[in-house]
Amino acid sequence: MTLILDPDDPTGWREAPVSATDERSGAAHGAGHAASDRLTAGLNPQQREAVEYRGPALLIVAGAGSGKTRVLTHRIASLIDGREAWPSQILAITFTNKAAAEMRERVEALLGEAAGGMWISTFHSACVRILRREAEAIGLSSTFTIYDSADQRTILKRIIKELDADTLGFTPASAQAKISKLKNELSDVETFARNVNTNDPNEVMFLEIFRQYTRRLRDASALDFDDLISETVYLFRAFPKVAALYQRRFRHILVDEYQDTNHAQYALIRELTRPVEPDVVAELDAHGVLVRGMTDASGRIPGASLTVVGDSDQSIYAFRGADIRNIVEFERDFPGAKVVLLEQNYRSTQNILSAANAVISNNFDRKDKKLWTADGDGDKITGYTGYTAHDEAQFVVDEIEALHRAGVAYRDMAVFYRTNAQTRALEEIFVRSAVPYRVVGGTKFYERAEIKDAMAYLIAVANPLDELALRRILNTPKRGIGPATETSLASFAEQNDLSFRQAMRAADGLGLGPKVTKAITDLANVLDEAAAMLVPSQKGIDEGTNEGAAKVSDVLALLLDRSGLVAALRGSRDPQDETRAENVEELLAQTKDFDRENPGATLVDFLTQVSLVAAADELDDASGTVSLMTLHTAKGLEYHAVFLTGLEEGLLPHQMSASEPGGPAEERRLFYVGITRARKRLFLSLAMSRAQFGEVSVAMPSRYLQEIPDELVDWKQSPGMANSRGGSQPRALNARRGGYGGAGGGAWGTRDRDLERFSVTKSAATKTEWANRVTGTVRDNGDLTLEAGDRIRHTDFGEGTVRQVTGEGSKRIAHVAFDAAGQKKLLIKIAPIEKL
DNA sequence: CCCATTTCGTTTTTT
DNA sequence: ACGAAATGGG
Repeated sequence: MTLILDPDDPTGWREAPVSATDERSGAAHGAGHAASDRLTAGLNPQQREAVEYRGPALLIVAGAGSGKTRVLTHRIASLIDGREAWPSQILAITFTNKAAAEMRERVEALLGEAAGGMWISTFHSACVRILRREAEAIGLSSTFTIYDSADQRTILKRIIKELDADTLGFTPASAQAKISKLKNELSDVETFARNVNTNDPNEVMFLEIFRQYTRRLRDASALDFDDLISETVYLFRAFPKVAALYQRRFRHILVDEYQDTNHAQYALIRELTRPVEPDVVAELDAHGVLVRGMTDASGRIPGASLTVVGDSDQSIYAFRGADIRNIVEFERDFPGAKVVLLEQNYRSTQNILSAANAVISNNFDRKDKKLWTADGDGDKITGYTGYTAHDEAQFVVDEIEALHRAGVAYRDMAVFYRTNAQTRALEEIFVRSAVPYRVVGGTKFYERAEIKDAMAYLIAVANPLDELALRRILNTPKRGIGPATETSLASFAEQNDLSFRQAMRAADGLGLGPKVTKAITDLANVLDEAAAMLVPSQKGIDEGTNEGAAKVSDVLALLLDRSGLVAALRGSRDPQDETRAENVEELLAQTKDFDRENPGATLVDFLTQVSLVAAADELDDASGTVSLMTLHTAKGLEYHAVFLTGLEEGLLPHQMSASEPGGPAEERRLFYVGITRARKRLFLSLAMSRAQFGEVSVAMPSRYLQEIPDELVDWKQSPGMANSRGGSQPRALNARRGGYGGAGGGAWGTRDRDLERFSVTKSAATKTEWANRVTGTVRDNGDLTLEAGDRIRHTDFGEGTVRQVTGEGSKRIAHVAFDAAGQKKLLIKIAPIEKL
């Protein structure tokens, strides 16, 4: 292990800190005072306190839109400006890379100068940075690969197949979820093995899967997402001297979105804020690390000061291990912690906030907290119930166009939904209406097969041990290397204790066919050649820089050319391959951008950046497009106008969450997060029927809609209206009241409690309208039977003749030729039709 | 070993 | 409905 002075420490570090630490104790004097005035101007008293408080631990409970980013940036700026800390002593953790970049910009704007050396990044980026630097301590190559979920699944699939574990019900997805959960709880294979119940064949099998998985990642010098955090924790625990370097360096640690940290992240923060004990201080000193002036009376370097910002009402990542207790029990974990509450909202109108307050107050077990604004009520919330998802999408697009005509920029509007699958109908209508839009997240550029192929070439060059990458490119493009050849290469490697890559180089001696052998050695040579381009010049090596190494784009260009990947796509007769070739060219263009924007950066830097992009990082503020994204991706963002779509039972709350403890409460928080993204206009919409798995099914309004006080919402078409057509058939519908638990109800989640609550709080006028929904049924034509030749009347389309009836039971569909409106398909059960 | 056809499962959210 | 993966013939 090597102990070196942190290269990011600013020059002058060795002379300066004594005076810096002297000033640290004398809070606000002289220049520091003037600066603090400047940096707290325009803040409310709570915000000001959050900026100015100094102590070991500070919890800022920040409601949505309460200016927490402002508080964080001002707090960092005031620490630096008041000479209380060097920029390099700051570690700020944000949720996305984009948020990190923004925060850095804002801090530098406040300071009026660049503040190099600050670490502002996500948990994952910070950990990668530490791990690459300290890799050798834990027996890892510093060029380790980061495996994404798809990579994990590929490996697990192979393992499960080899072990025949599918007979015990294991799937790659289930094993992946279980492994991830364990790692988030900092339980590694050996810990798990100790506690395993050897009588349970399922557990024994899982242990074997976990073992193999761990071994393969280690052999490939690869880490998965969860490893990035947990391995850093293990590194710090196993090597106190390494930990001490970072504990000494980071004097102020700030964590945003603390409510969404999991146990491993919590442990990491604990390690980083630990004091450095005197014996370790002495060792650091002996290695030339400056410690003078940093120790307290007991000879320790005190733990870093910790600031966390969060809002337990916005905790929406329990499914990936986020533990709400981290924030709830902060005061217990860090005794003497100061708590500051930010409740004043600077983002939304009072109507939007009232809706948000009303919804979230239904979650029990929370500290009551009410958002308020001094800016007035604003417009009412607009509601709409479509007949289908397309109808709903049309409403969204119509409103967007109206807003745009009224002067709202497209980029200031966003459409949110619960699941990615919901984009389909929305996109169709957006395209048809020629409204510029962008789907944020979803199927990402880097997840496309051809891009993963090209990336695998780069990975294979950067990390020769990565067998997964090598296997991926072995026969891509087609070189006549099939599974049989691949297996013999793998077993040759195994038997001779070689890496897969070394086996490829030695393919001559395998007795394979001459054509196949040449294909393998050619590929190995191309990879070697590319690797040679990446070696820095002697000067670069001496100075520890990347000088003389080829640019990422040049390496990729060579690989694409010599492997024939692009040529194969161009020459293919599959018309889609032309697009794929263009995508690969786009990747090449992106590496050129990367080279330009990051001079001196390495291939590994590029691969890291690509691995760690978050969905929200793709957002481009300058693009004049409407943003479409999931509610999860929307966290932390804000828009002038927000559309919350698909507000239906089964979707929000999602079907899958119903069985999980705390599921419905978390889904409610998700709704709350969505509502509070809106500044001026909020639109709530749903559809009465929704296609799923290609089949149309009846949808019910989300239970959360009822939690919004009636007077806040202006329904252009309420669920009741949409179902009953303005009450044209209220009797028939009311007749079914009480019978919703039976056959007609399906997935309806309305409970008695809601019924009561609803009937007490709603006005008489709207009661009738909403009553239809509360009964748990939409318009129901009962057992109306139609057959080809029948004449019907539809409230929109007029009269027509039934041509055909398809489907079964409640999903029967009538194909109708309307006299005026043409051919339509109608879901018989709910369509506003009558038989003539 | 390659390609075409059939079958299957997929939809919760993500670093 | 759609795309990925399994199957089977060339």
